Amino acid sequence: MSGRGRIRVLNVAEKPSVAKSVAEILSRSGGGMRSRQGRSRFNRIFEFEYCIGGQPCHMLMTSVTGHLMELEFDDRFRKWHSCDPADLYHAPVRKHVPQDKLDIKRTLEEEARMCQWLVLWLDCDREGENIAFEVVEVCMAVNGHLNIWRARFSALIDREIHGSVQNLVRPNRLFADAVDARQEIDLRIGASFTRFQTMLLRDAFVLDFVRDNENVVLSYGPCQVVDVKNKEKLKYPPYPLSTLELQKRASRYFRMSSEHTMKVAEELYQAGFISYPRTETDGFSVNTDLQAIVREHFTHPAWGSYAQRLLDPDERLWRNPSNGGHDDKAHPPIHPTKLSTGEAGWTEDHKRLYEFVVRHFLACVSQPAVGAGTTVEIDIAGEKFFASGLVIIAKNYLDVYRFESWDGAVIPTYALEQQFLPTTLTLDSGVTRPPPLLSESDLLSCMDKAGIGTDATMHDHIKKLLDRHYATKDANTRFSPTKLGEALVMGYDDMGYELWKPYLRAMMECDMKEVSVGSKSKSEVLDSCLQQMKACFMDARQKKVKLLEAMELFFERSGRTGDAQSLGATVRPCSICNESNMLLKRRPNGEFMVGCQRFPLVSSTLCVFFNAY
DNA sequence: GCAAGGTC
Repeated sequence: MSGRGRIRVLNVAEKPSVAKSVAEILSRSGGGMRSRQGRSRFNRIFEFEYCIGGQPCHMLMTSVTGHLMELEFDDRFRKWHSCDPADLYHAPVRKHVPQDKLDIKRTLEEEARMCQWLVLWLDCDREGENIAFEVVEVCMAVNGHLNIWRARFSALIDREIHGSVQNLVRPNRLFADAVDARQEIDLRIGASFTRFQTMLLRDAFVLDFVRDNENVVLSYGPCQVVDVKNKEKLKYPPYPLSTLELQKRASRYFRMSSEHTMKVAEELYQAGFISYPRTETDGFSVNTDLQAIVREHFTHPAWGSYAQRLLDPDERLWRNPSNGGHDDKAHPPIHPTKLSTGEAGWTEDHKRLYEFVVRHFLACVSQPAVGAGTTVEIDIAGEKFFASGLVIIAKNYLDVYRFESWDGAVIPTYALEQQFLPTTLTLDSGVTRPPPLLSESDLLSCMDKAGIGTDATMHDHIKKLLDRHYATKDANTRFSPTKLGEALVMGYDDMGYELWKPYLRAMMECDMKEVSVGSKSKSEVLDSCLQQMKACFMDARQKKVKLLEAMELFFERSGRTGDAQSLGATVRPCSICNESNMLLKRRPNGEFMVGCQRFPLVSSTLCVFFNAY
C-alpha cells in the first residue's frame, strides 16, 4: 500500500522491455521493485517507490506494444462494393483499439482510475508522441483529473532515466498531429488504389498464380520516408565465463589452442588465482559476493581504476550480470580468486589468460555500451555518397574488455554543411549490363538507403511483395519480380506516374514537418493533400487502359472485359523470336529493356520497383 | 478483403 502523502503515478512505456529496464533503474536506489501480471500476458506491471522533485511517489510502470489504436473507415464504407473507391478520400474515419489490444487498454483503464499522474515513457520520435496521445485518450476517458507528463530520454542508462523523470515535460500535440495526418493519408490512398486496381484487374485477366479460391488483393501503398535520426543501439557484455567460452575466446583473442588454454588455466587454478576452470555454468548464483571480487582488484595498476569506478554509485556503471542459462550445479563461472600483478615463472600465456579472466569478469558486471547509429550523406561535385556508422555515446564495459570492439566503422559526428577532403576518389568504368538479382540483404540495405519503410517494417514490405505475388524469392534468396509486378510498374509508369508521384510524396513529407513544428495545421494539410491525392486517383483511373495494356502483355484476358487492342494497346512483335507479345519496356529507372514471354526480362533493382509504388 | 506505423 502507498503511504500517506504519496501520489500514485502510472508510467507507460512503448514496449515491455523498456518498462522493465526503466523500472529496474528507478527502483535500484530504493527498496527494489515488485511486479505483477496485468490483463495482457506480455505487459507486466512493476511497482516501486520513488521521489520526483522531492514528492514521494508510488510508481506503477507498465507498457503498451507500439500503437494502441488503428485508423479505419466508418462501417458504411468498409465493404468493398459499398462505395466508389474515390469516396474514400472523404469518407469518415475513426481511431479504435483493435481486438488484440483490448487487454492492454483494460489494464491502462484499471490502473489509471487509481492514479493522479500519468507519465509517458514512449520513444522520443513522432510515432512515440502519437502513441503517447493514444494512451492519454484511453486513460483520460476513465480519469479526467490525471496530470499528464512526458519523460524524454534517449538511452536506457541510469543517468538519462533519472534525469528525465526529474525533468518531466508536457507531451507535444503537434508531433502526434503529424502522424495522424500521415496515417489518414496512407489509409485513404492505400485503400482507394487497392480496391480500384484489384477490382479492375482481378476479373479481367486469368491470374495464373492464384491458387483455388484464394482471394487475391492487389494492394497499393506508399512507405513512409522516415525522419533522419540516430537510433540508440546497445552492445551487451558477455555472459559469465564457462569453459567452452574460455576456450573459444582464448583461441580468438590469443590464438591459443584449447588444449594449451586448459593447461595454463589449470596451473592458474592450482596456484589459487582463478576458480575451477572446468565448468558449464555461465551465470553467478545470487549468493556470490561479486563486489568483494571487484574490490580485491582496486590496486591493480592496469584495471584497478576501472574496478573502483564499478563500485562508485555515482558512475552508475554497475549492472548485475546476466545469466547465460547453463548451470552444471557443481561450479561457478570462471572468475578471479586472487589479485596478481604477475608472478615469477608466469609465461606470457599465463599473464594473458589471467588478465582475460579478470577483464571478462569485470565486463560481466558492467553496463552495456551505448551507441547511436548515424547515416551521413555526402555530396561530392553533385554526386551523393552515403556513409553509415556508429557513434559510441558510452563505452561502459568496453573500457575494460579491450578484446572486443564495436563492429563496424566508428564515424565521427558530422555537422551539416561541414566540408572535408576525401582521402581517395575513384571512378570505375563499366558497361551497361543487367544487374544481378537482388538478395534479401541487398534489398534490405537498398531500402534502408532509399528510406523506404523503417527498420521495423522493411521485412513486412518484402513479405507483402511476396504475398501479393509481385515478386518471388528463389532458393538462394534472390528476388525476381513476377509478371504481375512488372505489369503494374509498367502500367503506372506509362501513366506518367513517376512524374508526379515522388513530387507529391516529397511535398507531403514537407507538410508533415510543418505540422510537427506548428507552422501548418493538421486539417489544413489534410485538406490540401487529400484533394491533390484524389485528383491523382481520378487521373489514374481515367488512364486505366495503360494498366490493362501492361497486364495484357503478361496475362491472358479472361474474356470478361474488352481486349487490349480495342482499348488502344500497342503490341509490337519480338525482334528476337518474332513472337507478337514482344515488349519494349522503359523501366522506372529510365533504362530500356526488350523482352517477351520466352526471353524474360532480368530484374533491374527491386528498389526502383518499390519506388514506383 | 484495403494503407502506414508501432511491437511480441
